[in-house]
Amino acid sequence: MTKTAESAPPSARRAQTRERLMAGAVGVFAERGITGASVEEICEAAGFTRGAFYSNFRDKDELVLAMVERDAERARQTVREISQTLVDNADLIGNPPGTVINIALSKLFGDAADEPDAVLARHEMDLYAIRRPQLREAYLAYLDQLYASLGDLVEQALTAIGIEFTVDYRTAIALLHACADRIEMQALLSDSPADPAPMEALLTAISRPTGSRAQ
Amino acid sequence: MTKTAESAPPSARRAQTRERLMAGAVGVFAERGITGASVEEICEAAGFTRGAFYSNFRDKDELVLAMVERDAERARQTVREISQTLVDNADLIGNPPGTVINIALSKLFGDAADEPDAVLARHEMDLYAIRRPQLREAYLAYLDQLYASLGDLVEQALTAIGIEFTVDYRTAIALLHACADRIEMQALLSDSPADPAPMEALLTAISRPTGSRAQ
DNA sequence: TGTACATCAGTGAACGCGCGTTCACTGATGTAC
DNA sequence: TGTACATCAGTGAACGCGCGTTCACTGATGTAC
Repeated sequence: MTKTAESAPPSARRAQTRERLMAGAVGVFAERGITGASVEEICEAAGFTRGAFYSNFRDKDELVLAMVERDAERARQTVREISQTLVDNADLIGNPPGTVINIALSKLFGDAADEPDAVLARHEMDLYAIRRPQLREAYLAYLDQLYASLGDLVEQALTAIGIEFTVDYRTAIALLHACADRIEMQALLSDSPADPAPMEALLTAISRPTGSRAQ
Repeated sequence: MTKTAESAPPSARRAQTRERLMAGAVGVFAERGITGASVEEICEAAGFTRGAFYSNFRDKDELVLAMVERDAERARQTVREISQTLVDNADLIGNPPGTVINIALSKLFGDAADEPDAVLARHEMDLYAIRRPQLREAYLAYLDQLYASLGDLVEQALTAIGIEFTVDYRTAIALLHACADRIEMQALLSDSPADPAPMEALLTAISRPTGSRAQ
């Protein structure tokens, strides 16, 4: 009833507890799947008792929602950083387009070899979001906004290098995302490093030097 | 101990029960996720009691393994059918490459609009397989073999139409698979029909008329 | 700087439900004569 | 074609564990004077 109860700003300690619970959840989600993960196990992984969980989240769905929002914020931040890096270091511009874009993608989505748990958990969230209306909305908004800002970023980067896509930027981003996703999965499945070949082949196929005639 | 116990051929009735349990599992996996699906619910969906389940499968993992093997067999069959269709109907050859390949892919992996449950369940199996050594092996073998026969099939089809890929066939198949997967997910997430644009853009980008000079 | 009090944040025990797993059983199917 | 028996396949009750959820509590943090 009281508005203060709804919008009370979380204390620093509280925020930290939430962070630790989310960090613990990543590992548990990776190991057991989101639907198979128990609140009990998440709390144990984070070093809390179950009461702490329910004092911070109504249920597992609310935890996942918080994780999606956290991921979205991190992605925004990463895009800003990469953008700034490009502005600051014009010397990157000597490199082939694949280099820049691969760095960007692995920064954005994490590297399967480095943190397999985070990658698995993200794929779990993809699927989980489809089933929960509230999550679905949040996830779509996140992807939409990420694609838009990535489109701008990539356009800016490629223009500087003198490369352009032969398809529109949104389609290009979608294709790159699809390819990166599948390669991650394949790397996890075969327990071997990600194969860079498909990504490079794709980039070559959908880009050309600026100003060269249409194919 | 006795070998007969191990290799007893399943009766027709038994095979049918297994089929119904697997069919029921598809819906439950889609709704609850594989790790969140209870044996109880699967049995209920299939119209059996739990005892029937344990008389047919040791546990959920064995059920999933049987489903992977069933999917693999179906995929083999589908590839044979498409192959035969191409041989029989040379008139398909007037169509753009996208048509033939889209038909093939939707036949192979199912259409998100037609049977969303099957698509969701398949993605669930992708993730589940990563965590279970025995499943992982079976799944890798399945994908490997599918890619190989698809590569052959697509090569045969495109050669007939007078089109060739600008990347090697295995990479092309991997890219097409990646793209189809991501589009399926996007369709499920946004609850709208699959967007054909990325697939067409990709096909255009990685193919050219046979004999035209390298780009 | 210290004390007394209020509020906040997480603890851990308790309750009860759902579900995995087992198993003695019953009805269905197959076989021999 | 009918009967008697054996085997097979699925039933449904029972057991017990794990976990979601609640809540009275305690220790930690903040505040007023």
